[in-house]
Amino acid sequence: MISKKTKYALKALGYLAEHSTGEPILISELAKEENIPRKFLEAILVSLRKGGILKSKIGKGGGYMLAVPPTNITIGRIVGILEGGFALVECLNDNNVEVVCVECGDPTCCGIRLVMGDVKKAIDSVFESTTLADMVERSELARQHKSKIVDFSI
Amino acid sequence: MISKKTKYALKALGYLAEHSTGEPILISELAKEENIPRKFLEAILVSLRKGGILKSKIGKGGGYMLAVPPTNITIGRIVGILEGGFALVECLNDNNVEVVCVECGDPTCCGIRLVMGDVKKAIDSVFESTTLADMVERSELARQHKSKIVDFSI
DNA sequence: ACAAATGCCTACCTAATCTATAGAGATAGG
DNA sequence: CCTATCTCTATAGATTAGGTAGGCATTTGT
Repeated sequence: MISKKTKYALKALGYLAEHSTGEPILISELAKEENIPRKFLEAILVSLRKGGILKSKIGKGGGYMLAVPPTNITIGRIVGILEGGFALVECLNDNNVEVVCVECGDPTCCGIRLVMGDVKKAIDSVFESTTLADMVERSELARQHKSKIVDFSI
Repeated sequence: MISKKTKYALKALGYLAEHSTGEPILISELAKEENIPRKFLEAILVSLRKGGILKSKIGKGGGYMLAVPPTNITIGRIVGILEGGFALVECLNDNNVEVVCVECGDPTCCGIRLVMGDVKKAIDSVFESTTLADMVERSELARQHKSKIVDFSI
C-alpha cells in the first residue's frame, strides 16, 4: 500500500503539471484544491524539492514549480522519494544495497528473495515507464470519455 | 514492503513443502527450524488454515500439514491471506471492492488509481504465476548451483 | 478415566510508523 | 520596514506491526 504521503505527492504534482504557467503556485492553493492538510503538504513538497523534482521561490510571489518537465518525471522516481525506495523486502531495497534480511539466511539462496525480485522487476517496469505526464493525460482522457457518455445520455 | 508475518508464512510453508511426509509437523519444530517466534507463528498458521492452505491435527501426534499440494498454492494466495489482499491503494483492494479512496474524487478518473491499477496487474501476474513449489525449487536450485561453485573453487 | 501432548483462542503490551499540527525563523518583494 | 511566502524543528495523536502470556479444547496412549 502506498502511503497518503505518496498519494498527496502525486496529487500535488499532478496539479502542478496541469496548471503550470511558469508562475509559482502557492502551497495553500495546492492544499486547498487537492484537499491536502496544509502543513503535511509542506513537508512533502520539501522532500520533492530535495529530490530534485520541484523548485521553490521564497517570499512574496513565491511558491512551487516543477523543476523538470512532467514527461521526464517517472512515477517510480516520485514513489522512491516519498517511500524511501520502494521494495518488497529489505534486501531488495535500491538505496540500501548492503542491507540483508535477517530472515534470508543466505540471500543468494532465499526463495522469498528470488520471487520478490521478480515482483520488484514487474513493479519497476511500470513505475519507470510511466511518467507524471502520462498519469495526468490518462486522467484527462478518462474525464473526457466520461463527459462524452454523459452528453449522449442527456 | 511485505510484513514479517508474510515472510514467516512463506518460510514456514516452504519448510512444510520440503519436509512433507504425510505426517503432521509441530509448530515448535517449524518455529525452531525457521527461526520464527513461536507464539507469533501460531497466529500465522491459524490464518493460513482458515485460508484453506493448511490443515491441522490437534492432540498428541498432531501438528500442521499442507491442505493443498505446493504446486497449487500461488504466492499471491499466501500474500493475500496474510496481508489481507495485496493492493497499492485502498480502492484497488480485491476484498473490499466498494472501498473508495477519499482522495480519488471520481475513482474512474483518478490518475493515481489508473496507474496503480497497472502496477497491481504487474504484481498479480507474478504472484499468480508463481507457486510455493516454484519458490522452493528455485531456492533449491540456487543452493545446488552455489555448492557446485564451491566444489570447483576447492 | 486420566495424563500428556498438542493446537486454539482471547487478551494484552510495546515500539515503530504514519498522519497531522504548531510555531518560530529565514527570505524576498515592494 | 512590512507582508507574503517558504523552511525548519519539535511534537502529539492514531494506527499498525511485532511479539507475548495464559488458559482452553481436543486427541491419543495407557
